[in-house]
Amino acid sequence: MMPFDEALSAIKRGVDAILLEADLIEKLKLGRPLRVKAGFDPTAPDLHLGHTVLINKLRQFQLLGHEVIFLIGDFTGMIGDPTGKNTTRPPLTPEEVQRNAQTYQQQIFKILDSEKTRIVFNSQWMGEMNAAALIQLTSRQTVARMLEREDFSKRYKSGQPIAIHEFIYPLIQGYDSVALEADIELGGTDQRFNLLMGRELQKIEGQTPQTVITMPLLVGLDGTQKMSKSQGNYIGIHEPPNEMFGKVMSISDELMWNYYELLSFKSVAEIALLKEGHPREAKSSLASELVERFHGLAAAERASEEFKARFQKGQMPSDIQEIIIHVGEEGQGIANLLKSSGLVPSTSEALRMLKQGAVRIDGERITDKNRVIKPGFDHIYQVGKRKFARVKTT
RNA sequence: GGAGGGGUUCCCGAGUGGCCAAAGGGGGCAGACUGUAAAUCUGCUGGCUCCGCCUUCGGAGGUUCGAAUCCUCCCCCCUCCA
Repeated sequence: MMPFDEALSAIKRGVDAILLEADLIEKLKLGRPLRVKAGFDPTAPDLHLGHTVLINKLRQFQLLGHEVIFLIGDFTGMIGDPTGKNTTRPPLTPEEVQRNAQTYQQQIFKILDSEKTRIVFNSQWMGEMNAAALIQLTSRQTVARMLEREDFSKRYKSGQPIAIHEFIYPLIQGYDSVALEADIELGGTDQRFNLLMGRELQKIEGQTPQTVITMPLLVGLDGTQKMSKSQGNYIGIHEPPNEMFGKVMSISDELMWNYYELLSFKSVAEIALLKEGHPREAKSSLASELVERFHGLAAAERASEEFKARFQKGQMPSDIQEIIIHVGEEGQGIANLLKSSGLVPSTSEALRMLKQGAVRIDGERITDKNRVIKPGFDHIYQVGKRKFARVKTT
């Protein structure tokens, strides 16, 4: 094992808060593997980089020799963590949960060591709990305490409804820590209240309260909102290498350093060195690291070369899709052809693109919207910087 | 059970009889520039057989030469009182 100080600073890297740090130090000094728990919603099997911030931190604990518990909240998933947005969510069937869990495993084991990760479902203990026990659990906390949660208090003050079952969610999440006798629980900053609930319930049960570590929420591609699927500002870890590489290259320089801190496995010293150099190189290096993590070294190298060829040298991509379109004797107008090739969603859009000078055939800009493409024409069409297709007309 | 407020184009949000395919912002897309799909600036952002036509403003009817805007019924959301 690493020297104590080194281990502690590794744990502290990138975190938002440790509650309480003194507790953590004490636990680390015990010298035994600690139980580190993090919960995940079973509804989102397609992980994106935002989710991996937490998983990266779990990995760090794993590297330090601790026991990682990956909790799938299949029971809590039926409630849905109250966010005040959409409370109604169709409950998942056990089969769906199982399938999602499988997907999770495939994805997280690109980061975590499968041998050393314990996967548990909270339905294991919550499914058994009867009404009396649940009521017993609810008696552990007060309405006033619940209203301290920012989301609840905001809604309460502004007169937004709060359903009673929403109060149960934090209680169950906290109870999970009791059931697992967790030493440490990780979560996003938005989870703080729920995580602390675990501490309180453990105390009541006579357990040593878990240390809570919150991780910052990763900002999405837009640079402002948190990364989420519904915002469409995410990089999915299953995305093809070129896509992933390009998306990383599209983040702002400013955001890049935040990504370095939360996503890179590079040492602090290495990152400091990158800051000295050209931002483009640093970004490219980050993109490579991430693509390699999820797709392997070879794919990362290919993606990097492809990107350079495409955008630095302005070459055509290597994997252009081929499409055959029947245009009839008379041929077809350029706008219609672009639409039927799928390069644009509508002829109106095609006309806009033509007007804006975004359309090229074999690299030559086309602005004439009246251009007619005859049968037997076989060329590469481009719309904007990223959309290409080789279209043959018959 | 009673009183009131509201449902607008991808999102937020103006618009209360014609000048509305509908302000403004966000997002997205495109062009220029560049260090990159950074930053910045500019433009575009319902569809079509595109200098014209067609379909949009919770749903269905109605008034009118003409409705997102007025009337009727219905659906949904929210607040307050009980």
